[in-house]
Amino acid sequence: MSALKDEVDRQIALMREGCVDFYGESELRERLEGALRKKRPLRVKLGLDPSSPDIHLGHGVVLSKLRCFQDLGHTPIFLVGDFTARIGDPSGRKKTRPALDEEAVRANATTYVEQASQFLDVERAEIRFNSEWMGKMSPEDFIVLCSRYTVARLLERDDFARRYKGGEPISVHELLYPLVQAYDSVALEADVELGGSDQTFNLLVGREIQRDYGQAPQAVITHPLLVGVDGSEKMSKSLGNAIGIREAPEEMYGQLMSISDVLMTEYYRILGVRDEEVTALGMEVSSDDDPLGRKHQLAAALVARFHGAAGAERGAEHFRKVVQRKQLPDDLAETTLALDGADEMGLLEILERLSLTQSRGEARRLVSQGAVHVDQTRVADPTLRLGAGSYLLKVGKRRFARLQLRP
RNA sequence: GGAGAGGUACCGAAGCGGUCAAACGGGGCAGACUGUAAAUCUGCUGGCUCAUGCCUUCGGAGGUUCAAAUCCUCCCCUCUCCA
Repeated sequence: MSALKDEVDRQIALMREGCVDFYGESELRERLEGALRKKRPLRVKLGLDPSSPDIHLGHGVVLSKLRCFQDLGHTPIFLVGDFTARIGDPSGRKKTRPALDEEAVRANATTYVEQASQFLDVERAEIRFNSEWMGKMSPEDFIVLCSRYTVARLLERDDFARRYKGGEPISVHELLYPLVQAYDSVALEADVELGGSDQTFNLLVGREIQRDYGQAPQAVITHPLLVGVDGSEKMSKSLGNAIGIREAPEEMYGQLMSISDVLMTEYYRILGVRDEEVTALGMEVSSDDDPLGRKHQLAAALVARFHGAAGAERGAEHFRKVVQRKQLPDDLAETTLALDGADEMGLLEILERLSLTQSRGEARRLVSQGAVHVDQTRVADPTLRLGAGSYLLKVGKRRFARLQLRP
């Protein structure tokens, strides 16, 4: 009996680790006790909308928590919001999301499951798509769902309230989003739902809707939002401040090195980077008065989570070489361009054709700003032309190309 | 359905017949500096010609004019108030 209580305490403590809020904790405690007694695992839901092709470090926070539940023997439900992605989650939004077409959503959804496998044992997880039930719901049933909540309560939510007060448009479908997410919990019979703290409203609506449909309300555990590399907004692909988990180790490492020292501390905390991870890579744990060392360790530990120790090593080496010593990266792909009978080709055209710049105009500007190097020498003349041969091109700090110009 | 306000480049926001490729701020990019791809400072931020020339851009379609983001007509969209 007391062994059971101890186990409940242990699990609840792990569940609350790193969380912001834990709603329905005491109910969950009871439910967990019953679950353990009957050996029926809890159903733990985490929904992610496949609105961009990449899962990033911010998603990693909640995915890791889901993993923790899996390790405790519960059933993780990774819900791909292929239906909700097409509505667009209004959480934290100042404006309507552009609608995604079905094809893009499907493509993203596929890679989401694959990416989730970085965190979960997907073989033993329940992978679901909310189009399973939402796609089949009849208009009548949908209206029944809508009748369960009121406009005033939806408008209480701060991002809606702000937009409404500010005279910003809110489309009706955006208002419906929380209801659909809530219904997902009904369809899945979730015992627990995880999410970022910006999801609190949606998550709590889930509790009420479940009650309306005769289910016990899920517990809700929210987690801190990871701030993006810009240091101000939450990490999000559409804000361009995200570090995707599929990014190359060099890229990931560099991005992590670019964050401010204040943010570094936050990353350590929210992403739960431990000293053991650092020592496992054969690094000495630096003290707090060595910010550079600490940041290298953060970068290495996180890169290693996705690319292993070798990846962390590669990232570190690339950073030291290219960023700190301003040298060239070792593995430069070579591109060939043909002169097609001409004797030479203009530098601006080359830069554009190699996609080192987006237009010749941009190339011209960069040359005039001293950002373009050919064979390690800064170019000052935008009219420079190159004859057949092999060249090393550098634009700015991080754009390189090895070029073979063939006659 | 009625009345009013408004739609400007990646975002916010000026401009309201020529001097507008369009002020200013943010963002982005580059240079300098730096432990750093942070901070700071400086510059750039439509395309094509390798330039003071052409082309595309100010919700959409027409029109007035030598000339329109700026005026007129119709249409679309957003917000507010009334019904």
